[in-house]
Amino acid sequence: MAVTIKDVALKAKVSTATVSLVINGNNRISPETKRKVLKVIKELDYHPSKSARDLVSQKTGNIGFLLTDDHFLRTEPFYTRIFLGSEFEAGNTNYYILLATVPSTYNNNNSLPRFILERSIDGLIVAGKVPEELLSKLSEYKLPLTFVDYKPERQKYPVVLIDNIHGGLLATNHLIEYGHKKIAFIGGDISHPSIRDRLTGYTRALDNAGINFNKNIIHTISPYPDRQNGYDAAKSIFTKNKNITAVFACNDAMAIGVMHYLKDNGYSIPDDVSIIGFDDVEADLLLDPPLSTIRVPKFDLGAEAFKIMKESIQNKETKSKIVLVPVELIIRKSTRKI
Amino acid sequence: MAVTIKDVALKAKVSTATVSLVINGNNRISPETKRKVLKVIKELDYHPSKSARDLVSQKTGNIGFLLTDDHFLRTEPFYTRIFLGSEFEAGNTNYYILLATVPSTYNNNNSLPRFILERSIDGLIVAGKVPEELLSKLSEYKLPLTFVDYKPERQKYPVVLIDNIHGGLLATNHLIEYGHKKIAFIGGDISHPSIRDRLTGYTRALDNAGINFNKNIIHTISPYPDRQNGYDAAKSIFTKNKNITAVFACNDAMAIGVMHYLKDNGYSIPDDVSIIGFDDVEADLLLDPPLSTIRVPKFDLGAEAFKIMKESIQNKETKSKIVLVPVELIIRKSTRKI
DNA sequence: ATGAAAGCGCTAACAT
DNA sequence: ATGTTAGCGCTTTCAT
Repeated sequence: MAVTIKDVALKAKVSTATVSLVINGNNRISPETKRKVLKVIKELDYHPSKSARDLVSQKTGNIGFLLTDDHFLRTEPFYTRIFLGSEFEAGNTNYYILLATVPSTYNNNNSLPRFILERSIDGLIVAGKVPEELLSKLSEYKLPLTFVDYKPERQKYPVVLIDNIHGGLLATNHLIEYGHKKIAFIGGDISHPSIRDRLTGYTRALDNAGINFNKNIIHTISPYPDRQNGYDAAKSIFTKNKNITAVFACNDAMAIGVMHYLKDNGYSIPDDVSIIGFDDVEADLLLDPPLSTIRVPKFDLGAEAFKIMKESIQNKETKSKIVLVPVELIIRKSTRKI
Repeated sequence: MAVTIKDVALKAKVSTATVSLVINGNNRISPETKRKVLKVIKELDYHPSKSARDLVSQKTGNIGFLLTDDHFLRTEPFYTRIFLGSEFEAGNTNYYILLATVPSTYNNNNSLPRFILERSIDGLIVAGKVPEELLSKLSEYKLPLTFVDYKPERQKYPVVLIDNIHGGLLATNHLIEYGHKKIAFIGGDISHPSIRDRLTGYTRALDNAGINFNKNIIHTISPYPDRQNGYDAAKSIFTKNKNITAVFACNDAMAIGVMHYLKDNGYSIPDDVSIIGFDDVEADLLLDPPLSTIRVPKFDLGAEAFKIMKESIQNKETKSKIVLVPVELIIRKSTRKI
């Protein structure tokens, strides 16, 4: 058995209450007994048991991190990076992160994650879109909640989001500053908030520059923004519009697809067409040419969510604020001045 | 306050002991009281408190995952993938993973991770090399230990390792089967076990094929196996040896460096030189040509380590076994028959 | 300033 | 087959 508070009390000839007060930094204890107790603690190498503390304090020192299983298992490690950001930030504190995934087909019959039912978390970070049913169940618990990369409908909790509008603005402005006017936007499902916001940034940038919006070179009908759909979107746009000089793709995967299409069809990048993506995935550097893009700091998203969670646990307040994590323009070789 | 065992006992008109026995599946309880209790549990939506259980059972249901901070923060997400593999596997069980990092400059004055001192884990997975000082401190605790991607000197615990020798064999055999005889090996620090084993696989394959070993086309002096060192190694080898037709690089990063060197110097891949790497990083597919390699299932490593950890907690035995996780030959376009 | 004692929610002897 | 009760290792009134 490990050393307990009793052992310390016995050896220091005080009560366990006194030891407890000492380790909790209470100053109702005289300096000399304090010294005495501290000395014994050191001698015995005593460390309070977390289990015992958890039980009596009705806290756990754990924060849950919840996402759907398909988000967890996605090839592009987006949500796992966010998770790692939270883990990293937690490492600087006295909290641990507990991970749980829920089926994306969650419904009212599914049970809640174990850490909710067993009360082993003090707060919960929800990453990415999760089923509405889950959300409403969750809200029945008086548990601090923070959302990251997803803003639920009836939002009354803190939310951490990518500054997608600004990212779209940065990307498009970069192209405009390089002299481009015929700038295509290649996106996925427009009903997805991130993509909608990136498009908003795009239109805003054109507006600011007095370039008029041409809906023929806007593609927003792909269901999922992956490489293949990027390829197909490029085909459908470039076959009908010959004078495009630049493309802003809503993410790097699509941008890569666009690059493939252009190469396959004799376009040179960036000489004939400049292209910029969004995300800054690892692969960008290895592309030929390396892809200019908007860097999304996934790790920071998670870290930020964790910080806010910690705050709201400690302040007992659940104010609904929105934190926008800034993105960054990364200029590489796929864009050029004309 | 949440529903407790008392509430259930009261409403079911039994003692808390009975309730406890029921929820723990003890069969000394008559079917009818059992039904009665179960019914009340459902009505009240009762779930036992983990904190209370932890305290009384002297278990925590948590498994620690430990690595050095630089391993955690490495750009190539090697150890974090292993971590995620453990996390994933844990998701199928009743365990949670608690992550902690230690400074790689750890010494005897540093304190142990909090979860050790506070006794909040039932077992510990150690990933990658950690300081010896830490290991000896750790072994003082009677805590099940499992190592992954690192085999400590005085090993008396289960170890999960990549089958590097077999990987080296697979890679080299592939080249040999494609008709190559002048096969360079480009590696990093040979004192690193993984690299040493990959080289062993290489020499063994040459041996088997009756090809004689030429130490002039073996490079094992780079301190760190990254892209730049791959480039430099290729330079030093190819300037002196003109007849090399294939390269086995000890990892993909170096392989990429080698590819860059070869392209910069007018070699065509795979027409002039075939090249195979090791790891199977995301970027391989985007290279031109896509890189043949040996796939290292990082995720599986973590999952395997977790399973073994769970086993050894439940069986109370700490036998020192070595589990070799199989690797896989991935043939893409950077190697060709001659 | 310190101690006694109750209690957090559960489990497991031990009784009955 | 079920109940009583004593802890698990702490924190926290309430006394002194």
